[in-house]
Amino acid sequence: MNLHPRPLDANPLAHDRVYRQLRSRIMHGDLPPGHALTLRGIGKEYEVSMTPAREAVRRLAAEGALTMSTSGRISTPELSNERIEELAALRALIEVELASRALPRAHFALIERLQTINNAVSEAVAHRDAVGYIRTNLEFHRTLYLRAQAPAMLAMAETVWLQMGPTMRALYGRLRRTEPPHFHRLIIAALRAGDEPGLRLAVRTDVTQGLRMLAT
Amino acid sequence: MNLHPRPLDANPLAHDRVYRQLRSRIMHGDLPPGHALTLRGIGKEYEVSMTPAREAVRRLAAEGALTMSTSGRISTPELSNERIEELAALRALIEVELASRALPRAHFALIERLQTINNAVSEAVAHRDAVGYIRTNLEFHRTLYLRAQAPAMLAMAETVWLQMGPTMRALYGRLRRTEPPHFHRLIIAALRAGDEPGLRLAVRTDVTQGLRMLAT
DNA sequence: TGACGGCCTTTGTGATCACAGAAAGTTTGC
DNA sequence: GCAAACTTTCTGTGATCACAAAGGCCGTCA
Repeated sequence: MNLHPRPLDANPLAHDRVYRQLRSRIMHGDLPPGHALTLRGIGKEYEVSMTPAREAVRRLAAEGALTMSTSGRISTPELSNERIEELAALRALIEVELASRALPRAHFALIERLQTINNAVSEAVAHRDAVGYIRTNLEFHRTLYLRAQAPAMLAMAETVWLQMGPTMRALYGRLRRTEPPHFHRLIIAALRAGDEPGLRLAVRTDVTQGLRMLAT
Repeated sequence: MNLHPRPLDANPLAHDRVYRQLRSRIMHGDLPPGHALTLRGIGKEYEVSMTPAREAVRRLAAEGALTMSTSGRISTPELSNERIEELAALRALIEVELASRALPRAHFALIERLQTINNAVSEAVAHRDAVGYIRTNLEFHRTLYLRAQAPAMLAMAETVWLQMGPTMRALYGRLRRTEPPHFHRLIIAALRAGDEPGLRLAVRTDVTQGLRMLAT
């Protein structure tokens, strides 16, 4: 006898679906730092039992996207300034390398696409849309790095983004500026010119500029 | 009524215990690349049910220490040459930075300790003990990097080690050399001299030398 | 000899439950 | 009025089960 019938519309790989949606929300800054989550709450929200919710949470915790207290309570991380500095340094190291590897493969179509994405970034900045800014900004970087053909490095970079997601939202949310992204233009210009040192500098500067907001 | 009594000697945090032991075995090269694992097998080996075994596996898979096929089968990763090159490049990037940050804090006691660990590395090499070599070699690097006071970076470096564990064992296992670790001596010398460029070069060379074994 | 097909075993997935510990809310005592 | 003690609720953990699909095994047929 089937004691626990599965709903007919249930997607296979429930835990993966939960994982991906939670991951996206965290990376894009949907959740503030320190936001508490519960397995039963997640299960209810995504219409699954505690089991796949737990697996998704455990996976995200392994990537640093969530933290678990000693008693197992789940929340988004609240990063110390030291940790933010470390993560920014990691971004600089990894993303400069990714950009450098993408440079010889960056042809016209890619640069055009970056240009288009950058317009969306500018719009998000103009509308003071923090979540939109984070999303389009990451899309800009990911589009460039995909050309590097270095999946392990890209995964590392995305893991860092994931850890910074809630904090980025908090930082950009309190930011009040409307300038278009200057360093993105430098990146695009360096790509066009095939200027590797210039590209490395532009990426490093763009990636670490967020630190300056902390000092203010 | 208690249908499922827990054994009296059961440790709390079963999944964490399973995770740590599996992680150690993988990182130290106890398992060859492509080695298959099963949840029930792991549960039996560590005397737990499938649930904590699954959580440990899911966590290790998130860190790249295990791979899961589309049908969910679990095995240690078999790395392509391209991925090995990427991981070596990541090691170079991250560990050079860690060493650089550790340099100003590296005092006499630390250098003495590195010296001692390095003797153990030499012994493992002399005895052609692949697992012992991997373990002591990682201990050498970790001891140095702990001084950098950069936990996020160290975690990233360890994640890379974890991914390379099974492959390292296969590489070093087929290696037949008895020379003591030359680049470790260079690292120690650079630390003594406070020579930052020399330290960076020594670490980068030590970390990427394994690639040369692939070309043979 | 080799390939196809059917059967049985193995294996991951997800749901549910009992339990223990933590957190929060309530009452009591001074 | 306030803090301590008690009670209730909440929350993660681990065990067990039903199920489906994949893998492996063996026999049959060309």
